[in-house]
Parts: sequence; C-alpha cells; structure tokens
Amino acid sequence: MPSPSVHDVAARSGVSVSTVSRALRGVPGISAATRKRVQEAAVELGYTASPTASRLATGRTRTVAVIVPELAKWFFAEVIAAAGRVLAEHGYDVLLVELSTAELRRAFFTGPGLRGRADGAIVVALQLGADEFEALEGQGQSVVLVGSERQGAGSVSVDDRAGGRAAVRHLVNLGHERIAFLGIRHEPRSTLGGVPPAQRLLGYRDALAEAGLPEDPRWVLTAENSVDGGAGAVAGLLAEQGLPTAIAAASDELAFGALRTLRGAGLRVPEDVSVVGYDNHGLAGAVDLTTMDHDVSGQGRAAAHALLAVLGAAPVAGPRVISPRLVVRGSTAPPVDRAGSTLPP
Amino acid sequence: MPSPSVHDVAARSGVSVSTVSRALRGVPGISAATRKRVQEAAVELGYTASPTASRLATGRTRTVAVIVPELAKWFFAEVIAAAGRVLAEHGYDVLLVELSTAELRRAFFTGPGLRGRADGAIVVALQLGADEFEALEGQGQSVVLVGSERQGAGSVSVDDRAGGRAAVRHLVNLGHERIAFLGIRHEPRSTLGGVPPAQRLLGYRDALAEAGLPEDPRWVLTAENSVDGGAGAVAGLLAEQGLPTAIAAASDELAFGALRTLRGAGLRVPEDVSVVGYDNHGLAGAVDLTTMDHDVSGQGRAAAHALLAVLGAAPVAGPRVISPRLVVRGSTAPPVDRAGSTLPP
DNA sequence: CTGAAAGCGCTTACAG
DNA sequence: CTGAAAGCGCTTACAG
Repeated sequence: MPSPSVHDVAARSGVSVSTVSRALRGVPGISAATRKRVQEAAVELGYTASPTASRLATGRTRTVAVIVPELAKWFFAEVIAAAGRVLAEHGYDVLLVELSTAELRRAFFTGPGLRGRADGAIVVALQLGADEFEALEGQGQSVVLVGSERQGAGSVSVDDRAGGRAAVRHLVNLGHERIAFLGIRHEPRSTLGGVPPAQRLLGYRDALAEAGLPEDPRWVLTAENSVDGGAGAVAGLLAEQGLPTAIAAASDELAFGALRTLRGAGLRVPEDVSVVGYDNHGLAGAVDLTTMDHDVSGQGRAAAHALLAVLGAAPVAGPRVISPRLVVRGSTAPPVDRAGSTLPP
Repeated sequence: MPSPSVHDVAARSGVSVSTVSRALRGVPGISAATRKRVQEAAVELGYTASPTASRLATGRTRTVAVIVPELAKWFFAEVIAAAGRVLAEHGYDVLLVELSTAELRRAFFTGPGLRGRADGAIVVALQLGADEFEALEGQGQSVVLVGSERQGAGSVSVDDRAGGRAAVRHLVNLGHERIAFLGIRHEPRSTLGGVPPAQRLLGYRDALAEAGLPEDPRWVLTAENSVDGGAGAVAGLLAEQGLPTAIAAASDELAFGALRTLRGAGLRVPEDVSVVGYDNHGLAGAVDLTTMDHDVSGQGRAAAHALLAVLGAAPVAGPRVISPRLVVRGSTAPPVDRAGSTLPP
C-alpha cells in the first residue's frame, strides 16, 4: 500500500499541492476554512509528509546525532536517554554514532560522516582535535559538547572541580587525613578522559590544601575508567608502604573496582577504608556507595536544549552550571585508629 | 560551502550524471576507464552522494531503528551497542527509539512512527500486541524481535528455559534444597517482562522437579526488574517463616537488590544464602555475583544480522540458538547447616 | 557502454 | 489567500 502523497490530499480537498503543504505545516497566510478542509482530508487518508522528501526540499533533516565513545556504559547511556527524550519531544530523530575505536573515529571525521544525515551533533566525552571539530562543522553540523569545551562551541558546564573538592571535603570532615585519589587515566586523544577528570583532581588538591594536608604522590593513582581499572590500581596501593584511610575515586566504576579489591583483601569498608565515588551510577545504591551526583541526565537534557536552541527549534536558555552534590551512603565513615577507637572528627 | 553534486562530478569527468551515478555505486555495465575517471573526479571534489536524495530516489533509507523500552539499562544499552556496530559496518544508520511510557508507545504505533525513516526495526523486549506489530509493518518496516516471538517475524532465540534450569541445577548440585526464585513481574502489555522471564521460571521448575524438590509457592517471588524491586521482594522473603538457603534471580539487577537486602540484614552471602543471577551484567563481577551469561551482545549482533538478511544487505545465516552458560563467582556455595558444618553435596 | 529524461515527494519563491 | 512551476539531488528505465 503506497502511502498517500500531497497530491492525494490535494485532490481530495480540492486545492493545490502548495496549499496542502502550507495548510499542513501550519504556516500563516491560509484561510481557516481551507486549512481545516485540508487537515480533514489528510487524516482521512492517513497522510503524513515523507520525511525524506521534506528533507531534500528544505535541506534540514530534523535529526540530531549523538556521538559517544562507547554506548554500553552507564554514563553514556544515561546522557543519550535524557538527550533523546528532549529531542524526541521536539520532533527530532536521534541518530546514534559510537566511535569506539581509532579506526572508526578517523573514518568518521575524514569521510562524509554526518553530512546530510543530521543538522547537529551532541559530542559526549570525546576530546575533539581542532581538525575533528572543523570536520564536523564542515559536515554541516552544529555542535554541542558534553565533557569538553571549545571556543565557539556550545557545551554543558559542570563544576567538576567543586565536585572533586566536595567529595574530598566530606572525607576531611569525617576526620580522614590519609586520602588517596583514584583518577581516570587520559589516553591521548582517546575516547575518554579529558577535562572533567582533570578538574576532579584539582578539586582533590583544593580540599587537601585547604585542610592543610600534604599530598602524597604515591596516593594519586590513575587507571583506565572501569571496574577492573579501579580494582587493579587499588591492588597496587595495597602493595605500598602504609595505607590511606580513605579513597576518593573519580568515577563510580573505579570505586566499584576499589570496593572489590578492598573487600577481596579482607578489608572492611568503611571501617578500614572509606570510599567515595563520582557519578551516582544507577547501581551505586546497590553497593551502598557514597558518591557525587552530577545530574547526568540533566547534562543530557541541557545538551539537547542547547543544540535545539542553536538549531532554532527551542528558545535559548540562560547558561546554567551543574553543581555536583554529595550523596551519602554507607561507604564512608570516620577513620578508626589502630587501637580501634574512632578519632575525634 | 555547498557540497558538490553529481553534476559537478559529471562536468569534471566529462560524462553524464547517469554515468556518474552508476560509476560511483559500482553497478556493472560501465567501462573500467570511465569508472576510474569518475571516481577520481569524485575524490578530487570530495563528493559523496546526498543520502537524502538517494533515499528519495530509491525509496530505501539504509537506516534501521532500534526500539527499546528503556535505554539506560545495561541490557538494552548492550544490545543496541552490539547491533549498532554490525549495522554500521554494513553502512546502515541507526535510529534510536525509546518507548518508555504508554503515551509514547501509543503515539508511536498509531502515528507515522517509522514510516519513511527506516527500512526495518529491531524490537527489543517489548511484547508487541498484534495491532502494534501490524502497525509497524504498515509503516513499511521489516522487523526482528529480541526477547519475544511472533509468527512470521524474525527473532533471535535464546534458550532461557535451559538457562533458568542451569542456574538452579548449579544450586542443587551444591546441595541446596530450599531454593527461592526471584522473577520479573510482567506488567500487562508493558515494556518489560514477557517470554524470557517466563521461560526462566519454567527452568527453575524443571530443575526442582528433576531433583525431586517440592516447589514452595512462598518462595516464588516476582518483582519489578530493578535493584529496588529485588531488594523489596527479598525483604518480604525475610519476613516469612523460614528462609531458603539460596535464591535464583531472573536478572542480575534483581540479584543486586537481593544482595543488598541480605547484607543489610546481616546475612552473609554465600555462607547464609547463595544468590545466582541472570545476565552477566557488566557489573556482576564487581559484586562477585555468580550468574548466567546469555551473550547479550551476541543477541544484538544476531538481531542485526537477521534484519540485514531480510533487507537483503547480508547473507542469511542459519538459525542459531544462544545457550546461556553459568559463570561461577563468589555468591554461591554449598549450604551450611544450623550446626555450622557443610552439608554433603 | 553511455546519455536524456522522468520521477521520487516534498517546499517555496513568484505571480496573481 | 491560492496556484503553477521550479528545484532539492539523486536513480533508473528507456533508447541508442
């Protein structure tokens, strides 16, 4: 059953196709009576304009691409879901682009990429080189960044430095003085890492400095952002001389790995070691992890709104910066001294 | 900078646009010399055919929609990622459709939906009503199902009954006789639930029956498929008379919730209660959960291949059924009797 | 093997 | 307010 076309609607309502087009898209300058007649004919025929034909005629695809380094990670899925809902509400399709390998990444930016497929892109976490950013613009895309920044590009801003500081302040306030930082390793030009992890480390330093605590380089770790990465780094920590009483991780996945290693080694959390994560991952509650919530879905929504504003499909909103907030669960507690008594806070 | 068109390439290579089109798409019946010349002109100009124009001319979008009830859950993200990679390899775009509410669902199936936007759809976990399935076909889509089945539609098959049986056999083999089942509640016509959960329950019964163990209705629980759902259901279990020595959960999320409640209540896993999950969730290892792996990314890949085959974009593969396999970790062990000694296996 | 022309189904100046 | 016509950029019978 070939779907009805403008011509069918025109015939049925006794007007020209131009009038049908105008009536159905709600453009002004058409009599109410005519519009009504056309609309009725359209519903009777079950007509909807071919998106492909509209795209060709207008040059706009009403599609937004969401580009992520990896889809099957909680953070990215959450951002995509949140952005996708906003985009869908505004009548935009979402095209998924996963650039998980260097090959895919190069092919995407040097080839046709998004040209003719989308009007804009939300780039999550990827640290774009100048050439890549320009390639994207060359492909006709408006771009909004999440987790990175660039002159002349929209981005959602999160105060990760304050977030890192808050996490460590929480530990300091509990009385911890020996605090390790478990950071995200920044593979050069790779998918992950980048601005937020670096900011979180700065926040860690801020909190130590304001508490007058020295920074011990052995306790500033870095690992691939995964459970195994966190587990491995903490295993290394256990092999050092002396242990911290608390660990601040730059992501919940790293924290999950830390918990696994600590418990596997027979250490109790939080009695022997406190752990604070960063993300408020969907499963943080399941393992009772104290963590920083940085409103991940809010980031997705903000990115979508920002892009829609650039595309003229939504009003521009004032700049808003997301302030991470502490979510206290059971993985943090005051340190216990060797004798077993709790130190004064 | 307006992108070059067929006409530009034609002018530059001194042939007609028809020839350019043929040369570039690799259709036969064109001289090698001409083809070469055209290809060179194309790369010199940086030409790629407008996808929109091709779509309009051919009627094929080279796009596949992936429809999920909820994106930000590990299972769905994993299926999408795996399917998406295969689709991308074959030159298909992936359009993301999240039908997370009854409203969105109704609007999607009664409105234009995918008409003109995709050639086919992979429907994950949604239990489609007959009307919905027909609507999808009416929208011009070829469809492949994951997690449900239907006459005349492709689907990826997983032997969930055998999977459920294997999980419970594992517990039986360890010596457990008091085994609870924590199932996924099937909201009518809703997003989740459906065939696989029911099969897993049948597998549980198979294993009990073959071991000669009675089924205790108090120990067949059902909950929303989430950490909180699992936690709540197990809390209810703790308020019953007598406790099982093991719990087989129909998903890892449920199992995570079970672990939380058990540990929160001061019960040790696996010493007091063994727990086996189902999924081999990306974080199952982080909490040392024994579980059933059902090759979730394999399901995504299989769905993509099946759909590509229907679309004529890939060879049809013989039917393959995925057999879940047990992944043993630390959440299961032989039951310990009241006296503290391990029962003989 | 190659080209001229029609057609895919819309949208949008341009006239009236 | 409405219509005829051109155009968006391809593909594909149909001729030759």
